[in-house]
Amino acid sequence: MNMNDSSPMYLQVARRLMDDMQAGHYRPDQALPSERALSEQFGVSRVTARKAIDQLVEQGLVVRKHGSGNYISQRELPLPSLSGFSAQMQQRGHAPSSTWLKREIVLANAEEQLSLGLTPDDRVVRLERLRLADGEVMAHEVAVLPLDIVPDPGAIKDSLYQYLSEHDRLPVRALQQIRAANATEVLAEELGVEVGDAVLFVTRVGYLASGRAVELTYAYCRSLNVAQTPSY
Amino acid sequence: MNMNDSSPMYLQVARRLMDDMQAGHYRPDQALPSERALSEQFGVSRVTARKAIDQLVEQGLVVRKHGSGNYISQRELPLPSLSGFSAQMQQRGHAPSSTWLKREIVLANAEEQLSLGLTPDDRVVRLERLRLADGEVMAHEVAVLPLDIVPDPGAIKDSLYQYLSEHDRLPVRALQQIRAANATEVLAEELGVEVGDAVLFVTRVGYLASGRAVELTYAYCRSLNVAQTPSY
DNA sequence: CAGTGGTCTAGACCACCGC
DNA sequence: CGGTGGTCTAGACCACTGA
Repeated sequence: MNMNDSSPMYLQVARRLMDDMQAGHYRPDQALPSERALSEQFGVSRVTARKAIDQLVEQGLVVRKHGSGNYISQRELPLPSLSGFSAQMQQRGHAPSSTWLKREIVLANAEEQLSLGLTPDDRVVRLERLRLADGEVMAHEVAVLPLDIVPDPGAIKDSLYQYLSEHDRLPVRALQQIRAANATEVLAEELGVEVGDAVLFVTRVGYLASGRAVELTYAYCRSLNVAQTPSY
Repeated sequence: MNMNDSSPMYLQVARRLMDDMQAGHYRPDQALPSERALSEQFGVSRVTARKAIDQLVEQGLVVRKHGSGNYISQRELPLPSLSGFSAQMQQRGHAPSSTWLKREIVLANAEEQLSLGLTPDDRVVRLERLRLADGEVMAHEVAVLPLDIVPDPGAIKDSLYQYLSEHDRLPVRALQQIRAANATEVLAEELGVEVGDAVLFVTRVGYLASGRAVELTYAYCRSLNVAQTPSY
């Protein structure tokens, strides 16, 4: 391995295995070569081979079976895309739209540095929008991404998702925190609720398969009033 | 380490660090001791110390900063109630219901110990349900809670939320991880989708105001197919 | 520059599987 | 039983941070 490629070996190995899987060299429910065999085949240590397989497991492409083997998980094409992900925050059957508030390039603040693993010098793209469903404001959303992930923010139209997808930078994993907060005056105005009403504050960090954090989003959402059973 | 505890060292170390964080020994935005220091402190190799930190990173409690340190990323807790929280996962105006699959008391497994801050001896209540909206299966959900939080699981009817609320044990903060996965055969059957279809795998840990983790839930949900704009 | 995390190795022992 | 994954070690080099 490792000719003309400066990326870590375990990622190279993972990519090779993924390519082989897509090319059909391995079939669903078939075991991969053993970790010891892979380490020899690729000329890496077993630890490194394992780390490569970790990547595939994380993406749901492979399942580990202790004492037995690592198996290709059953499915068609490896498209573990997180598509329509934040649509979870919206009602079904409503037409989503958004209003741009800001689209700027700025230095990352402390929180953004921490979440995205940046330095004080690093610049980020900050996208601020009101999200609507059927013309009704549902959320005030701020998305922050490292500038090297979104070099030309002007090219983003309505869908950040689509932009990232086209550039092969779609998060495959996300960490999301949900809290309740009380609407401030400004927020209440924006969301069309009463001041002090409970709203949801959602923070999300999206990660690439490599583990790099590429998206920090925080949003104030109108709480969805649950009719009957809170059905926790 | 490793007295009276057969679980892997890296989990023990992870749990120790988590306890220390919750006890307030580390403050948000503060760096943990270096990996080399930790490995010495706990008498493990650096690889093992790293693996422990991996666990914390995975749970969003710690952020790595190359060349600098591993930082606590704990967000602070709010006051208002998190009511109707997971209703976000459901469509509005649909009648929620559920089918019980299991309701059992068992020993906590390693992952549950870590997430809920338990020891191998601690018992947990495991609630396994299919969640429906208008009779349509939306999710296969497993909720795990420490036994002392839910001493009489039989008293839980349809709503875990309601039960916790009545006992004043409602989480006020939650950490949620969302991943995409492909439906296995069993899962596809349960959720009424095609094998290999993308489904969401949601892991959530709920915390009391005191900071104690009281709820670990993981669920496979049908992806909500967004009609037009993916509207990331 | 010294200290940090990121990667990698070679070798070891254990727990589990299936024959 | 042999082969598998699961864990662990001690030591090494690199890339990056921050004073």
